[in-house]
Amino acid sequence: MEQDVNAYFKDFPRFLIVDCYVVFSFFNDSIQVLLVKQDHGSSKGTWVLPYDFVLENEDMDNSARRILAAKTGLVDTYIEQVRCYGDTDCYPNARVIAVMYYALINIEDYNEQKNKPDNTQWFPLAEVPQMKYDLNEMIRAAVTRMKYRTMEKPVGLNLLPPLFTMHQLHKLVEAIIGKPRDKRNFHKIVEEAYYIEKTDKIDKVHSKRGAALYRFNQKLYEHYMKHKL
Amino acid sequence: MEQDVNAYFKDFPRFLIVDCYVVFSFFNDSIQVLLVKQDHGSSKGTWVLPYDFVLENEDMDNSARRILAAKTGLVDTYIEQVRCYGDTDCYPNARVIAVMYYALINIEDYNEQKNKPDNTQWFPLAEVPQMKYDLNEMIRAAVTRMKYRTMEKPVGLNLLPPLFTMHQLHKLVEAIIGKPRDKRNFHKIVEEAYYIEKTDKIDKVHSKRGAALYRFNQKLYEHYMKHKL
DNA sequence: TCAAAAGTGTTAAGTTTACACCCATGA
DNA sequence: TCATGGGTGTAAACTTAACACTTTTGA
Repeated sequence: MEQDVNAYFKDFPRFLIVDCYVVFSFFNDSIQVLLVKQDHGSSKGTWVLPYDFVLENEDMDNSARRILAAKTGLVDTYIEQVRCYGDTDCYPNARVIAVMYYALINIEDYNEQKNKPDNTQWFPLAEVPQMKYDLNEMIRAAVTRMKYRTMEKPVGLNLLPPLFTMHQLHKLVEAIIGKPRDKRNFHKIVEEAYYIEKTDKIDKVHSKRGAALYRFNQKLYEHYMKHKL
Repeated sequence: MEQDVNAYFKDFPRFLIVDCYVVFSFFNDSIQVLLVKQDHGSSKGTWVLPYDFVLENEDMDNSARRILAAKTGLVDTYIEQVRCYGDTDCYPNARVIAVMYYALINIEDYNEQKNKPDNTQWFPLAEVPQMKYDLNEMIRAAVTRMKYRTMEKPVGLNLLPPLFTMHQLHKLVEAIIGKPRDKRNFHKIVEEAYYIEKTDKIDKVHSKRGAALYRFNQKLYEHYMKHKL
């Protein structure tokens, strides 16, 4: 019977699958995107999104994590699949399906990495160059999804270090939503967010007076989520 | 040079791609999902989502439309890709990637179709049976996406006939958001929605008194969207 | 004549926005 | 001592939610 099944689909075409990434970080008050200078093929020398082929016997999300680790050195990263694109004519003589993910990383973790590829560069969202294929459109789709997700859950905190100041969080939120937010109203909202807790630590790096450091309490957040309905 | 490129990826594994659908309609005050009784293979006799293989030289969205037309007879349907799943072990000896879409159709259009497959059945969302693989999870993901999208744009109207009563729209919205909504407040909101216009037609089928029929003005909607920023 | 769905405004509660000054410190 | 970012409360505007009765008409 299984042979019948195999016979049923044996004539269908086979596709190459690539996982590709919009890797976001946050610095200089801007959301940044990691691009790679293509080092082979017909797009050699142009900026592209980091990507790689999915291997045999590799679960899709594992594949995504492996590829991200290879491109950034980072593990345990927040990733989310956005969608897949099938009309990419990136490679001649081969149908390629690109499964696009976005990743949110803390730039400090990235900078501490020793094995970063040297053909990569961060671009502020507003300064991403015009690229081949639908890459710019794909970035837009990832940005849209990321914005939506950060409104729903506090995943944007993955862009900050574990301890962050109110100012950093404020600037991050403004960068994500793309509009200024009143400082006092913002403080009020954060103080009411049960899952963001003030620590007794003080940041003396970014200001003379020193600013309170906050952190995200994952446990509290999950507990609340479970009991809220 | 292109040969180098081909050489570069010629050893990567190839995958079969299926497009699969969560087809939504609306009747009996419930969102309904179309399931298909599998007629071959190891899942024979069980309910699955409508799906089919993507063919060579077929753009992904075209493929999706072709497959939907084959399963429902309907063209010009609202569809949206949700995401793709790579860990589906549906077929032995083959890696299959399932690209999932959802579709919103007007049940009246569907019922008018002559060439419906006879191994299909509508299930109210709450009564979808337990299925193999991740199919239930996939439906949940499609429902979530559809809910989100209907909050953002009036795509839910694709579930209604071109002319609809306030009552139908009200029940639809309640079914989508899963909570009752006050009738008077609802009327107010719809009356303020510039893109839904009252016609001078009266529906005498669903009530004795007769109810005003409304319609969606796509032109007005698009015009507003273009000029709103 | 009555059952069944259509239609219609007002008020209270809650949420969001706007707004300006003093504080602590290192250079 | 002054330049820099840190920290704080109140009132108005707006949005959302709660609420009940009259109308029409076919059976």
